[in-house]
Amino acid sequence: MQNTSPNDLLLDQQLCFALYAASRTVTAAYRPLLEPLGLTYPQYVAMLVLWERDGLTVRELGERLLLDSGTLTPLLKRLEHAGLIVRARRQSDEREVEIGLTRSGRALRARAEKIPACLLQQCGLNPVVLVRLRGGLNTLTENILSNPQGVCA
Amino acid sequence: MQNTSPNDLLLDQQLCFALYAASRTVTAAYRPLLEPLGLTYPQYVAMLVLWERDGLTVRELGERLLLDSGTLTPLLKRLEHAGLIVRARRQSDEREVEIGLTRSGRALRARAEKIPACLLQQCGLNPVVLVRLRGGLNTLTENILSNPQGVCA
DNA sequence: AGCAATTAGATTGCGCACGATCTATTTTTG
DNA sequence: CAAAAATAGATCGTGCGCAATCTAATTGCT
Repeated sequence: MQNTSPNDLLLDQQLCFALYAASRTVTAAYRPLLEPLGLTYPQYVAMLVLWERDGLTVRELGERLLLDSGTLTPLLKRLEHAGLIVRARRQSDEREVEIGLTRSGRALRARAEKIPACLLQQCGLNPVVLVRLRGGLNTLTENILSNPQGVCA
Repeated sequence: MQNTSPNDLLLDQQLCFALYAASRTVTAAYRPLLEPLGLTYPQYVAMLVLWERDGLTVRELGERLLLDSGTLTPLLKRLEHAGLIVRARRQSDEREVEIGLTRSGRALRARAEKIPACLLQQCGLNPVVLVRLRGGLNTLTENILSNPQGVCA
């Protein structure tokens, strides 16, 4: 266990805050680019997954995005209402809902294609730093998720 | 401008998603530690700032946390309702609302003191990696915020 | 077969985030 | 000094996130 010092509670010391601030800032940077496509950022990442693999269930999509049905169900309803996807119960297992892209949903991909490069530029990080940053974040996420539930809770 | 390739839209390529996932995962790791204190994560970071410097205005707090009054006003009302802070108009400038810690709000700091070390351990990153990660995130945030508004929008 | 346990998704409630708008108070300016 | 502009915060509406609960379908067990 670490030694505790009085500056442990300084905001600028916190990795969590750097993470929280960066995440919101990056999401905000996406906003003007996604707005013409009629997507929010969470809707965009859901579409990314569906563009990779059509016909996933809500559960599979949730595993990929680390989101549960409480978040996904209304989000997917909005995408369906926007005409980008269809939601249908599987006949093989009526508990599962399969998400299929519509023609319009597939077509949207082309309009999204320039977004990553545009954001990459706004980030202003050289590729090596960026890849290391992404790697560090993934390691962090994995470490916490694989934690045997609250070591010092 | 970067060259665009078809894999630019792969979820696992996106720094933004690593960031989005890590931020939510870390916040989730805080939740069981903050719950006994009666705080949410955004409330916790607000308290961190106030523990550093009591008597800030809503605007100053917002500048520190990158949050606006639409988010802070209700959050601060909840903290006030919990008896941790008081909100009062400044007599020098009636537009400003000053946030003061109550005795109870100041006392809560002691109970929060062990949280950072606990989370640090859950992150499972060695200090060098962690500091570099935090630095990279701060650079990223600064780069985007200092961007002359949508270079390739 | 029949009943319990599990699983997938939907629903509800609360607390952020954030754009947009509104009110009240200063500050600036002609 | 009076009108206009700027500023601080509050309010409202929408869309997440996530815990908790509910329903319906499937699986497991005896």
